[in-house]
Amino acid sequence: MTTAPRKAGRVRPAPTLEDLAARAGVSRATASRVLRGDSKVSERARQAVLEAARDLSYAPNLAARSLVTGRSDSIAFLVEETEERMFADPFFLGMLRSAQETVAGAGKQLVFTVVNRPEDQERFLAYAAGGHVDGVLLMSLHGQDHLPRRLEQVGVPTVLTGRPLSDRRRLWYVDADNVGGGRLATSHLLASGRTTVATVTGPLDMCAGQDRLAGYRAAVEESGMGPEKTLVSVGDFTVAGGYAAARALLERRPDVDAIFAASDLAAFGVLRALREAGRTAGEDVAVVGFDDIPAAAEQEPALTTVRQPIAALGTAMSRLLLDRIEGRDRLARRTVLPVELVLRETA
Amino acid sequence: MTTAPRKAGRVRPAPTLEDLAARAGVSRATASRVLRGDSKVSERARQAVLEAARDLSYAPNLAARSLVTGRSDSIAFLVEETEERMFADPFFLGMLRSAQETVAGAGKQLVFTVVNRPEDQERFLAYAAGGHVDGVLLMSLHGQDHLPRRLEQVGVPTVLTGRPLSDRRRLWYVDADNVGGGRLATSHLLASGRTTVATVTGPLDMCAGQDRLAGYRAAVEESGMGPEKTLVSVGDFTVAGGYAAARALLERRPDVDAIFAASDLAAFGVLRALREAGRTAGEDVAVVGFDDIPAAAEQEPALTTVRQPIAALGTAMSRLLLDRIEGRDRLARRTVLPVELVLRETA
DNA sequence: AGCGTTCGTGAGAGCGCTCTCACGGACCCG
DNA sequence: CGGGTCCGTGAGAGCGCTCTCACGAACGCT
Repeated sequence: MTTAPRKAGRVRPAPTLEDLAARAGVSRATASRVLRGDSKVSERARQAVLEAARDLSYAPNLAARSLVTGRSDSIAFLVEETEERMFADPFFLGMLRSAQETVAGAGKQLVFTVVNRPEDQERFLAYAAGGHVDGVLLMSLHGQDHLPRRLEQVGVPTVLTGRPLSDRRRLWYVDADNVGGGRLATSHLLASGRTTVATVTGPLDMCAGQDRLAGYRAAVEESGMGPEKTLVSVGDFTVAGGYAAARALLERRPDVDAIFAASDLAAFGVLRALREAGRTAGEDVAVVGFDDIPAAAEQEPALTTVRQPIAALGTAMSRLLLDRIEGRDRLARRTVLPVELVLRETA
Repeated sequence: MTTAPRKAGRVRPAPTLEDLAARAGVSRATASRVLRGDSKVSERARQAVLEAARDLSYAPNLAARSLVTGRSDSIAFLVEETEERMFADPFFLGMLRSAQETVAGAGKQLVFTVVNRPEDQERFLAYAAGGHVDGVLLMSLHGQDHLPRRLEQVGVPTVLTGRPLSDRRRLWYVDADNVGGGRLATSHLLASGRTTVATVTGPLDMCAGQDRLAGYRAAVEESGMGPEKTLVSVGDFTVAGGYAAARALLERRPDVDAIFAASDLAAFGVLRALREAGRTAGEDVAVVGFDDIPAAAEQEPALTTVRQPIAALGTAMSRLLLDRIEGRDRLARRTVLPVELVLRETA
């Protein structure tokens, strides 16, 4: 008998199904049936196998199982951002948390990956195509990202949040109502008597950035105010981006009396810029953010913002992916979750 | 020819090494050699295989590879806390981030898992023993945790941070100098003229909690002050725990003029309790934390604290594990990284 | 010229599991 | 009591790779 190559440190070869079956006095097939919970086994055989498994500390070789079943029972959580960004933004952390809970609850493992360079994408694609994950939760797409399409092409079900700008046909995604949220924030500002309502946008190569801006524009259009290019300042979802965009805006239009920021982090940047310019947030200039991350409420002054149901988003994504993997049909390709305005001190 | 069970959605069966070899006009063995970067291949064969791989979008089946090599090229990141705690503490987030960077840099995947109930432990043990991970990074051990020992027993190399209270023989770990840090904080307090120096401890079923308390005790002993039981208030590493412990302390010993809190989060709780009691942190009562999480500097007043090199800890753990997996010997079982005192406003 | 070496290659044997298929026995029916 | 049906079981064929081994060709040496 030849011994298989083993991990360094493995003292003696791990028991195989063969060993287990021998000890239990049954065939490999029956032992396998017991382990998988197949119904067609006698109580006597079941007990024998279970006892033998306990005695041997038997653990099935998952690679072997995976090889024959074609499943791996793990799910990738993929963020297309730098580690820096991912860990600085409570949005991603919240998504990771709820995805982890849901996936673990379904008895599967979560493989956590960050890709930012194109070669990372290729490496991940090869990994996923290699069958190491049954599906992918993909977050934070930028521009014309073909990764989702390519993953589906190699047979790996993928669910997104924040769909790519184009190429969205036949993709599966869960999203918050970004357009509605932008409109909600902006019309609240308008309704509370503000006359010069500006926006600090998110990155415009992202769907969430575009949609929230579209919501702002829709609200502005609906009111009498009419759109003005100078009131739109392009930023991104970070504090630094919001700060820079707000400074540029304040320089260009010192007359603004309200700002809708496309993320809470960006809103924090706006608040800082306002403070530095000697303006009082909530009085001179009203500010509304987007997300409702925990820090929004702790902020001084507390941030009025559009609450995005982060945990629900993560759960919905994971559930949808799990359902797709199970092959359940009649699933909606697209889910949009509602947002709500949380009134606090800045608007 | 029978077709293997396939993932739902897989349009046509993925090309196998067999297909690849056929197209390249070589044998399976040679194709495999090219893919693994084995040197013993002619340039002509190498090119043919590479081209065929491109044409077919070939991706090796990782389960099959894993089955024969016994390796999986993934590493588990395991936290023995609730998701709640894990995501509320920047320490774990920092560890996750640096582990992810290091592991990804080594071309391996990180499997992220949280276990808190005993049955989760069993499930994870079976998973790891099943060969789905080559090693485990284990964090936040409580009490007499036998998981590390059991993992090693089934042949899965494990590296810890925060070793178990007992049973530490033959375990591999990386830790910050917790005793030194506790002593550093406490003697700084003593040296700056404080006379009644208390401590809000971490959880005493954890090594970090015990060690930081031991450091406090050592410093108190060294000074003339002498130990007093009433000055030790047992808390944990959370804000709520620190708050509760500080309230109890303040009730018992209203005369305290300095508090060493065993974590920054706990220190935030202490600060809150002080505020509520009408005491001014940094003046009436000096406070020193432990960790130096980002929020410590942003706190009002800014928190004086013992800086733990979180990123270095995560990197060191990962490197050590990777080295063990590679079978490099002459490795130190134990690494202790130095800490430093960061003086800010509270002490 | 004869020998050993090296080099590139292919044949073939598994790795440990799942799943299909066939088979014998117990059971039920008229 | 003969025929079905069901139920529990085992034999055996892979899944797609890696790795050992053997072999022929090309090379260098005496």
